[in-house]
Amino acid sequence: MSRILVVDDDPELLRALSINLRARHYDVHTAADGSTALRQASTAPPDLVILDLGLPDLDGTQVIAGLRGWTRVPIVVLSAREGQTDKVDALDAGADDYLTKPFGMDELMARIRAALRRVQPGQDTAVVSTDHLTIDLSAKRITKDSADVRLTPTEWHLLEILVRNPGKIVGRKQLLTEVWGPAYVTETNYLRVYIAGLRRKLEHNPSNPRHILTEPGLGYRFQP
Amino acid sequence: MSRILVVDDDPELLRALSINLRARHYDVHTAADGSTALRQASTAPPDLVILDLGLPDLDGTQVIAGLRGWTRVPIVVLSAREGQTDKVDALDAGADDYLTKPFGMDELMARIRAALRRVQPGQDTAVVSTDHLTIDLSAKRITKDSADVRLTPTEWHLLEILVRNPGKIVGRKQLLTEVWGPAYVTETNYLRVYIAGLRRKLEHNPSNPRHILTEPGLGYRFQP
DNA sequence: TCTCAGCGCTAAGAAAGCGTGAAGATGAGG
DNA sequence: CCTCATCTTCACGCTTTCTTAGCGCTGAGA
Repeated sequence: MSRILVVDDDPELLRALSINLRARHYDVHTAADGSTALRQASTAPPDLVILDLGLPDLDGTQVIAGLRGWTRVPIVVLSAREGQTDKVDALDAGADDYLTKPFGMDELMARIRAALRRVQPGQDTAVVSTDHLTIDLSAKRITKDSADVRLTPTEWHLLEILVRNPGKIVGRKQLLTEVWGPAYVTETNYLRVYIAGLRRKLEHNPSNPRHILTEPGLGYRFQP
Repeated sequence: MSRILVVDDDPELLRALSINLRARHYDVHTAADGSTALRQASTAPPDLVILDLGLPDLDGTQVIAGLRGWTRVPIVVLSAREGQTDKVDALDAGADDYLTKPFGMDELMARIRAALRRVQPGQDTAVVSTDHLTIDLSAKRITKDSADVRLTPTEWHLLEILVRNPGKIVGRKQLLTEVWGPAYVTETNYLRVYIAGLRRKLEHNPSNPRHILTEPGLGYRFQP
């Protein structure tokens, strides 16, 4: 579970934050001033820092700079100050997010989740269809039984639409207009030809497809 | 220069954002509805997306989900809705930041800088090396079999884009617009000529390339 | 049983894309 | 003004991809 360092000189807010974070199973550590925060962060590096501006000893941007000197840990800043320049200064100093007090606890938690999500081990968003097939939409690469499969541009275009709507039926009309253009809505033959090509390249048994399924009279569906 | 996709159905706000972003030397592209945005993002992947909720065709979270299906590009959401649940929903759907209208332009720019800063290549991938080939992107130096190779500026530009996306297919359109400009998207000749030059200089067997690969109809790919 | 619409599949000509060599155009530096 | 590296443009042969037509299968309804 993620380790979060909360830096605040207000004991009450510190307590409220700790309780809420622990309730969501975060590993919470606290510091009441800037120098303690920097020392603690260096001895036990956290996965995220919640930093209240207006600490007794150091200026907020100093704390941010002190952290940014050696780590890229996400920093979420809390502040009572509304001014735009305060926000801009903090963000440009290296903060990742800035909330103005009073803030909603739900929003803070969502922003923490968003910040933590970014540093998660970068799973490459490859859509993996159960058995021996991997489809990487951003790299435009497909592997079947750990061997690369080459698709033509039109085949890609078609497959892309299907894969972006996993499990959902995509209508013939939609497929034809998106791939060939609105003038081709009646050329259902094109679909048959290219679906056949995709099945031949991607399915183990093209005549009994498991992933590229026909919905008679409606269209086609990609089943992960 | 970072490419930013602005998605908004309000022409006035779209214009204001474009002007401000262009003034800061961002490469701005726009879309007025969700489906256009998704299509544009897939053909020319942006470095950041500014997304106004309340589009005419798709729900905001649908657009976010559509992007998150295949990319981790930072998404900054704009919305007129103040409610916490709206923020939480958008952030949990995969957004990186959420601003409530009316917002300050300076703050938005600072948040964009913060979001872009996070995904900047952390100077760690400056050197790419394969078996007999070393490419130092920051020093602009290439060694093949421990002998220096000289590239022309255009060749560098092209190679740089390919190497910065190792293993990924980079579309013809993207290469042409980034190297020669948007007016040259049809000049596929240029690509062929310069790819041939790169292969002649970098590959051991230019007619059977191992690193600079052609993906017919789609584009080219650098294989480390 | 017959008809017919929808689907799977194949094949061949047309069109587009690719690699290559080479010839002008351009522009910076001497 | 000349030289040289670089960029643009073109033409040719070759390969891949797209389009189109045709044939067979199946299941529903008359």
